[in-house]
Amino acid sequence: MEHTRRNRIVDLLKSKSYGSEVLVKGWVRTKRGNKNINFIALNDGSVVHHIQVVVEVAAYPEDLLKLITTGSCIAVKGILVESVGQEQHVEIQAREIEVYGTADAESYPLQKKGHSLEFLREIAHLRPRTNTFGAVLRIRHAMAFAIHQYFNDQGFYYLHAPIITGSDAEGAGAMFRVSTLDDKNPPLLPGGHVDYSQDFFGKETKLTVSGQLEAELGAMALSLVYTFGPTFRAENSNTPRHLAEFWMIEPEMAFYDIHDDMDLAEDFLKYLIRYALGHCLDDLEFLNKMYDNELISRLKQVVDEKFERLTYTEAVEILKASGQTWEYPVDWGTDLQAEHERYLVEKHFGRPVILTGYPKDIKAFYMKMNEDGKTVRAMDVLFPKIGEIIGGSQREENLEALMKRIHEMNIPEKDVWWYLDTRKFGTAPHAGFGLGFERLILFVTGMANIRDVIPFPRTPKNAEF
RNA sequence: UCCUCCUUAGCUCAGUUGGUUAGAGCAUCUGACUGUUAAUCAGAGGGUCGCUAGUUCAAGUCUAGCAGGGGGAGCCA
Repeated sequence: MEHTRRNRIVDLLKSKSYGSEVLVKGWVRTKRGNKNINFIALNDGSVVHHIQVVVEVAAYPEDLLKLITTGSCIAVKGILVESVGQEQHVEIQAREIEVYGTADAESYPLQKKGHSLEFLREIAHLRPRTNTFGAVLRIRHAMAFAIHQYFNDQGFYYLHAPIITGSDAEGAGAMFRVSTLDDKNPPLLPGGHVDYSQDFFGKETKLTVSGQLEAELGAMALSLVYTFGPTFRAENSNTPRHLAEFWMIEPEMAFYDIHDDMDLAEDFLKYLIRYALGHCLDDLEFLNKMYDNELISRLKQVVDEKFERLTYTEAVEILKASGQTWEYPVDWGTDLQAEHERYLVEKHFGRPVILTGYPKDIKAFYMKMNEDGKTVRAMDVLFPKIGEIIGGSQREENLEALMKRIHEMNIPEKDVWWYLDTRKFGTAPHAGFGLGFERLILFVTGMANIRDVIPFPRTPKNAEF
């Protein structure tokens, strides 16, 4: 086949250039027909829909057509024509067919019938070829792009926080060690502990659990920054909402207080969901039909409604007055459980909720204390079905107040001297938040398990592919 | 990590109070069919019942351990 530019199927399905010659390349989903005519459903990943290729059997060698099975990869040159069938507007009358790669029908695991998501996780190397994962991966891309678009439009700068870190200052969870020492015979200190001064970085290093502290350093110079990168937590979490390797977006804004922080979080989430509705409707309609009939209406509702804002203290009062029986009792000073958050979002308010003013003892050291001396300027955005999708706060910018919290919480000063320097030199009020990227994708796609919204999930006991 | 459920053909699942050769749909293969829409119709092949022990005359079925997976919870994003 001569070298010609490939037409994307997404473009051809919208085209009205009947009679023109086109070239498509993609993977066969089904082939059906009789001894005179064959129909091939071809997909190239550019859109959830397939294009129908019509083949006059007599015009091709039998051996060639035999190779075209579900999963095989082919190139087709032909004429774009108006379809006489009911299910599609256009189709391609094949003139020339080349088989790039066969797929043995006996052993190719994907069939034209649907598969369970659990089975597809076991063949994650092939699942991008399904309608479901095509849709999820296109939406995931669109959301990543929209995040950069939003922040760029708002005057933020993309700051690349390090992935390898020498400090565990945020205490966000167990960490993975990064080392080049000989694992069979590491250098030891007299006490028997491993001597990390001989390791690659001259100290013990880990994979990051958060880019926030580095983002704060950036905000103290560029005013508005955000990070967007992989994050690693070595927690033994086995739930449909946790990954050991996930992606997180962490904006950090100088001169923002907690209210500015909430305004940004709400506007940001609504922008992203609006973007999905505007750019990914084909994929959303597919997911709405196959997995979650309320997906699109729920997305539209979130875009249209104002998020409910209230304090932790008010939330505790509502929960206590609810008359519900809880597995975990509601008591001022303890963290809210999943059942409490779900009640507020799904039953009491029926819309996204932003909670603020949490007790200081259940939140991180860097959060700014309120005047009451008991609560901090934290904010959590709670979404239906997902729970906490965003966690953020106004940061403590006063050096003495921050030092007091660091001592109270036994954080080694030598690990965070650089962080403290920002409060020593030209400190400024500032705030920020973290958005779990996969949790956003869960909400936007309506998928139920976080392992199905990332190409190759890493979870306890699973690092295949 | 805790609680709970599950593991039978390539996939999704039946399988009765323990009892001969373990079934179905789809997929695959063969054939039929002049435009199909997850095509249809006919036929065929396909199983170490997750693994290991145990109870029993007899285990897919009962018991225990292990492995893998789902759901809920905790940790969190």
